[in-house]
Amino acid sequence: MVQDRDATRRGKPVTMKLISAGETAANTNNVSVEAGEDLARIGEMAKKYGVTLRTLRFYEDKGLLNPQRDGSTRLYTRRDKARLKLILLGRKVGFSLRDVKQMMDLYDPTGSNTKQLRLALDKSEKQLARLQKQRALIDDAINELSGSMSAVRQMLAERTAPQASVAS
Amino acid sequence: MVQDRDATRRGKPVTMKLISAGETAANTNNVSVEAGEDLARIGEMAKKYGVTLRTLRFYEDKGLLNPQRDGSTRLYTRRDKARLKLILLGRKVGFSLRDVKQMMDLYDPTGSNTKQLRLALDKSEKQLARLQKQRALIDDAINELSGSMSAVRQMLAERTAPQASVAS
DNA sequence: TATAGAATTGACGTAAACGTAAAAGGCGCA
DNA sequence: TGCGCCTTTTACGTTTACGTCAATTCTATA
Repeated sequence: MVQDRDATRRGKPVTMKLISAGETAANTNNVSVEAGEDLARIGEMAKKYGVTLRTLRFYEDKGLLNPQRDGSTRLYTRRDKARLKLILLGRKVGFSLRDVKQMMDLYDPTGSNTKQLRLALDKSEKQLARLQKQRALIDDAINELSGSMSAVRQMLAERTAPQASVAS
Repeated sequence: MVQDRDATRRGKPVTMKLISAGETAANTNNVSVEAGEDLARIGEMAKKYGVTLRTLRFYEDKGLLNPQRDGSTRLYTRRDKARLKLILLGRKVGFSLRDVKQMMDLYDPTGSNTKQLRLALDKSEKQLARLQKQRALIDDAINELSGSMSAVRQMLAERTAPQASVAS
């Protein structure tokens, strides 16, 4: 729907700009052109993943994202997108950004990532326990609250129609 | 157990001090001697209700408690205790201190407190809804996390014994 | 070329409920 | 009378994940 609006600026145009606005050298600072270039700027990223610009910059500030730059403009590759997805998943299940970073920092594309997976599993078990504890607390709260509400309703009823209910 | 330590200072002693250290006038500033005096100082209150001194002072600062004073020493009556119980209940079910205060401020010992009860009921309904939403979110998170954990375990298993599981 | 729309960095603000000194006064007890 | 414990006030610190300007620059489009 709304995406049609910037469809004219996606894909090719960005690349064109990268090349036409090139930093004298043909391709030295951009680590990879990624062949199937799916570079996105911050606004597109934000829309695509339902976060704010501030959030993306914040994540970068915390070392969770590392977009390329065209001059000062951030350009997010599909790797950044994958990382962002992980971040959002982590947040959803209640990890702190520190935890997420810690786990992501262990990622090594050339290895088996056994250590990373073990850490993730370890943290996940603890987080699962926390979540279950939280759920128990909430259930408690719901029960207590429901009880109080019944009592309050009782009191209100007694004040409204005191003649009949006082005796019983 | 530990309470034996200050048992020697409870009840009578406090009252004695109140009288002996009296502010010239016999009983003008202390609104009530409460006959069945159950005055407690901040330390006793804290122990009795499992909160810190800081917390009690903080609640007072926020207008949630209003202990009497013997000079500069706070003295909590049974009314303060009742109020504290309400505060703690409110916190347990997830109300903010502001909410709690708002509800308690409506209390009028001479009236029917219909308004107070209605407000409480209203806030409670909303809070109940919030709690249920939270529980849904947590359930979601638990499910997602459990799923991820299975996936991670899978990956670890494949890395540990790749010969058999790759084929299937 | 004028103007609106993105994007940048920097920096302070927010929310909630206290924690944590710091410095000082009072009290009972041995 | 000295020690130790309790209490008081004041006030800054903590935590997390951003929100909200502010001032500026770049770019694309009409």
